[in-house]
Amino acid sequence: MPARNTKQKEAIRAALESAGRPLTADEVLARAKSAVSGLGAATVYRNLRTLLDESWLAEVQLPGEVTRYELSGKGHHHHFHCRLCGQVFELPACRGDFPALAPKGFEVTGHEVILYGYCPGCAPPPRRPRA
Amino acid sequence: MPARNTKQKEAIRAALESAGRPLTADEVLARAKSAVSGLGAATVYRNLRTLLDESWLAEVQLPGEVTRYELSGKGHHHHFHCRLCGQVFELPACRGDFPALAPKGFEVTGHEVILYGYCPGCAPPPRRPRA
DNA sequence: ATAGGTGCAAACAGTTTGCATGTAT
DNA sequence: ATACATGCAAACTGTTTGCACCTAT
Repeated sequence: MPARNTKQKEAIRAALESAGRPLTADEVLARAKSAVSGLGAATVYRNLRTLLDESWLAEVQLPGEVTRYELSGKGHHHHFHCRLCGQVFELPACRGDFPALAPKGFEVTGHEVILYGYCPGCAPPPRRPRA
Repeated sequence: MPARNTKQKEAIRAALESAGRPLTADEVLARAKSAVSGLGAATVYRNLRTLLDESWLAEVQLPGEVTRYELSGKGHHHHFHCRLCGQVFELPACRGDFPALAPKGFEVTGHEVILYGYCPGCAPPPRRPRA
């Protein structure tokens, strides 16, 4: 009868639940460490893997970025990556006819969209020095 | 007076020019190695960096994938990633009102779109066993 | 001749895994 | 009691860097 309830796993779940946005493994480690001081990175990675397998988590992979993790069950959506603070946010909806973007001969089965810019906490961005 | 003309750099350029699609550093190494047998990975990475700095190349970063490199100067476009052979292809156009996808308070300055599916060489994909 | 380039190996970051110990059940 | 989980350290992948040697200019 697998799947035990350890304080480590509990802390990792809590970190992700309270974040409100996708977290990296390092961010999970940092947040969960304050609840379980001796927590090791391997334990975080193992639990993230387990939570993915349980479909409790979903991976958020952005170009050139380390993998982030968010709570699953949110339905089809995409992400916004703040160019200033680096945080990643969920976008609410997904519209658009993406299969139409592919040339003849390509069969489109899925798509990914990432928006870049400045999040509410960072906008407006620094202007170039006014003349 | 920097920037010499070595056979290594020449082979790396040729590999990318003849590929017709974005290549990984490993793919560049493999292709360029047939022209310059002793070629080392570090040399490939250093030249890729240089060619990026010269804007002769552009990075192609897809979620969860190693960086690929394509010739620059192609204008704004996106990519198609084949789920079967793993190759990456350029898509011709980019249409759509992406800024409209962001909630209030977010300032959108750019976007990325990746289509997934089966390329002409791989489509149609394997069907699930017919009943 | 000499600055810049190359190749090897060591160093890195992020992630995974082996193993002895710890602990929830 | 015992199977699963943890923590450390070693291994791994992709990439970068230090350094002695090589080569295009």
